[in-house]
Amino acid sequence: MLYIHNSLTKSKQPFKPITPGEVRLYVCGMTVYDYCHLGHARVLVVFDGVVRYLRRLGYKVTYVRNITDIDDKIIRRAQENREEYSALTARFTAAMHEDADRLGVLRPDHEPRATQHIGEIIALIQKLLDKHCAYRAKNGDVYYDVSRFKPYGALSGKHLEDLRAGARVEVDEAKDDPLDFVLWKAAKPGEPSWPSPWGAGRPGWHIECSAMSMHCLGEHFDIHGGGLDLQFPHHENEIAQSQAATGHKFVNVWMHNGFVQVDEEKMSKSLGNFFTLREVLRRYHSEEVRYFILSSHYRSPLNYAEEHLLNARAALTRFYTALRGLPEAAPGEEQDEYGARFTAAMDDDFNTPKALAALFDLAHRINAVRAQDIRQAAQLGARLRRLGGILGLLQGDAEAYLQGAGAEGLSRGEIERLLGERDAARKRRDWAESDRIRRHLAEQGIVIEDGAAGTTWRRA
RNA sequence: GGCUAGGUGGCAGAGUGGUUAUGCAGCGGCCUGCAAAGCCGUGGACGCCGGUUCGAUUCCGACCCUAGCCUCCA
Repeated sequence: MLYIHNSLTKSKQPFKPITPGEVRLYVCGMTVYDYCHLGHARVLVVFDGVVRYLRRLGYKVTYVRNITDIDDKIIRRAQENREEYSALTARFTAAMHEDADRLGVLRPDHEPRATQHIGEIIALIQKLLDKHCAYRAKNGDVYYDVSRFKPYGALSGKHLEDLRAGARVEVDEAKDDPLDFVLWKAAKPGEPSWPSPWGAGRPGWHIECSAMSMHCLGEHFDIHGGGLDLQFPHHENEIAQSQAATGHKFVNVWMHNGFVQVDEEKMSKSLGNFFTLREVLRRYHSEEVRYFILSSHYRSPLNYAEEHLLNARAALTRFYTALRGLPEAAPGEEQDEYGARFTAAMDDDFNTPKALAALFDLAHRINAVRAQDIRQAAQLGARLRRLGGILGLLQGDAEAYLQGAGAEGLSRGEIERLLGERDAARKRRDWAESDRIRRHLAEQGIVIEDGAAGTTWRRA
């Protein structure tokens, strides 16, 4: 039985889909005006894991992840660049796809863009106006009237009075209440805009997610996810808009992943302490980045440090070392001790660190058994790959991973040649020469290992 | 100030009312020409103070500290 922590109830609950056997999942995606950073990578990887695991459990999953391709920052950045906003968003949408693909993140089933759903957005705003849950302000904007939605604050545990008391922004005089938020923004000269019953303008950020998620998944769906920073106000506002419009429950389970931090501080664009994904991927294998993300629970903070990426590299080296040189085999029965532990961990709110511990024990078992029984080792190896695949890990060729990077300067042929020379030296018991070559290779980041079947090498 | 989540061994990171997490690093051993990898063994922990309990890192309370949200943000 799968248990998921629901931000709405602040507790783990047994997961029951609305339609048996099917799961409808929506995750807030990127605003495409810049490259993805590690924080975005975390959302991508975490929910990729969720989708993969739900599918493994046999659910038919419809996964929707939107793209916000119109907003203030996009407009400002496009003006700075002196380019069309659509050229800017096309560029960074492509970059995001490139990054996500490199991380081995499965494409969502639907990837709606705000600018392609203006019709639905306008219809939803009209519905809210008709129900007197929204109003047109003097400045031409349309706002949501927060006071009309009683349960406002339920998701984030906030109370309207507290929010008003703690308000730290200067009040916008167009709003009836400082907590009201914009649904439709009247266009200023030169800004991209779409016609609407309230004049030319563009949608507010919150309403697009309500419109697109309901368009793709219906008015009531199973899981809505995103980064913890979206809980308030974004998701709170989505609930208010959607439930006010439909008159019934919007989403059953809200999932929020924790932040990526740098030096115990949130990584964010505004703080400027971010690492772009592509920058990190230049120095680390994508699988190492994925492992790093999965090595802590999705709701915990994840501190970025070089040391932790190196730790991920060591962990994967251990896995692939266990997998290396095993003959092909079928994975055998699914629910052995390791599969059961893996599943139990994942069933407990996607406890990936615990699931990984089971995989390490499996790797250990392979090593313990391989000398006496290579067939059993091979079967366990196939099992390890199968289970790792649920997390999007261990799908690569072991040799390719172990010899992959880190061997700059020396070509494969050159390494082979040196190994041949060393082998000859060893045959004539010239240990000084043999060790000289080994030291030389070590300086280039190559580790060599003399085994019964011959000498193998890998990067350090 | 309001609200939320945390504080676990050298590092990372799970978990539990009494029994080995796991990975990296350390130490001893096996193997090896020497190494590496692997295997066997091993040291080391639960922020602070009270309380409940036969027994608390695990439950309760206070305190200290950290991060986050309350403003765009994954």
